[in-house]
Amino acid sequence: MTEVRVRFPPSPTGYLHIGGARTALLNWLWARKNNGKLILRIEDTDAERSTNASIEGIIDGMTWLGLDWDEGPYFQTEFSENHIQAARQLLESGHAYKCFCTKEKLDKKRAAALAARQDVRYDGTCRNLSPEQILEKEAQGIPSVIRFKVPEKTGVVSYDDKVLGTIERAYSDIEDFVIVRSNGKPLYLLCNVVDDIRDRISHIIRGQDHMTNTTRQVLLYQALGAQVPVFAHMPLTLDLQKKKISKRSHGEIVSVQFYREKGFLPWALCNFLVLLGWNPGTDQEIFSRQELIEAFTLERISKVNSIFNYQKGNAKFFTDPKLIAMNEHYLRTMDISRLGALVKKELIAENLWDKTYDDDKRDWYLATLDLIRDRFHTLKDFTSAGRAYFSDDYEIQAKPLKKNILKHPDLKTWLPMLGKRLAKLTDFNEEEVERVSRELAAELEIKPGILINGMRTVLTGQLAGPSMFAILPVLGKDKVVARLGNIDHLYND
RNA sequence: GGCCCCAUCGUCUAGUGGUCUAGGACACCGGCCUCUCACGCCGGGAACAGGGGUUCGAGUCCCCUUGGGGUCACCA
Repeated sequence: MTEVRVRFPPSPTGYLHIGGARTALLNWLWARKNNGKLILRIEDTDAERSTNASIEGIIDGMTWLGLDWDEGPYFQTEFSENHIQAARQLLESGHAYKCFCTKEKLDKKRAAALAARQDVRYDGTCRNLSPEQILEKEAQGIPSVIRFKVPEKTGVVSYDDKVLGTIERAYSDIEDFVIVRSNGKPLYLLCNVVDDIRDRISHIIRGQDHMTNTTRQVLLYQALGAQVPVFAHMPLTLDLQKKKISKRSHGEIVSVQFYREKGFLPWALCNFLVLLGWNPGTDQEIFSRQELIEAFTLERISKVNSIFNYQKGNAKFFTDPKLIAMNEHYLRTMDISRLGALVKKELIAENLWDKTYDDDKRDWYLATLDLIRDRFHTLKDFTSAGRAYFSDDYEIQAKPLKKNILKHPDLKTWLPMLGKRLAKLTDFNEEEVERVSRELAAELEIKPGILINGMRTVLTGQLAGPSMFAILPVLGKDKVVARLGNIDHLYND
């Protein structure tokens, strides 16, 4: 068995988007499963559109996702000698020829063919030029491209796709495609193959949008005398309108960076992404890294395009609901100290971090996270909805203010009253604070909920949250008493 | 339009001829819990695109239709 070597070859013309991340993920999984190598190769031959910012974005994105690579990043432009050499080889071996047709002329022919609803293929004008004719045209200084000479034979070129099965395409349906521009620069189709041969790529796992490239590339492998790698074409990710998702038409919602900024856990994204077009054949949907590496196979990649279920303008489901659910799951179940490290970054960024959370107050810090994480969706919630646990400067939300405070004007005296009673407790624990709260409600002849939810609003600023009596000891007597005693301003504005 | 690929709940999917009155997850709805809630638990509605075959028997195999996607550059 030869070594498994796969590659992820993004072109740096935009930030890493979830389709690309998914491709990277599957390649990574296949490499890790087989103790193989993942090669990161930046295909930057399109100098016009390639940017350094994009290269950084791709690398940052992969790093954040935890998709580590073993070789690279290589840059395609550094291997242009290889590509040119290969083109020369094809020319010399008769697998390619020079074509002097101008772009304008071809565009015209193409437009005419399209208008006549005919096939839009190169007509082979220069395919059989004699050496003299070629020399003559070159002497006249007519620029030329190099075209691959597709074998003129009946039958089909085929390959065995690991997910799609045998794919066939008639030779007669493949036009003589250009492999080198008139400026001497080789094109993607060729570069890609040459790089894959040089990098000894054993498996090419890529999107189905490459399928028509593949038949042509198989021809290139054969003409170059190289072994054809194993192909696995994964289904595409579409939007609700069944259009291919792209940075251009969908914006930030499809960029990996968006999820990082929104407080998603990288592995939650990976776990979600892998399920878009793959499943283990069991009911398992939540995987640890190791579990996924073990469960992953190319054969179980689906043939069917999947839809990224995102509806614009939905505040609750600001991205695919399943992705949110996946993130919530990990938020709730992950190791609490690992969560602590992630939330620490959020707190630092918001200037809410207290050094003692790392030592003296570490137990408190982790217990607090554990208490509040059940209802959160992303890491960002810890500094927004959870802000009152880490700062005295937090917002009282309008909805609970209206519903739980303003609706009961007497709370203006009741809550400070409750505060004073709580202040007297020597044991500020769950049972005691509950007893005191309920006793006061009984004395006042009001439903305990009025007091409790009023407290919730004042102490956390939120409409919903964990059990109030669990919250009180976490906040601590001093803060509770202080906050309950200072509520006049709530009625003034 | 040519070529290639695909077709099970709203979405992600299980299903490789009988165990499918089609299973799971998310979402949705209802109930329980309850001091609140987008926690949790329990329950519910929800799909084999259509038509022909093959077969004792088809979601599963074949054909056609329809639908969807990809691709058709001197981009990658």
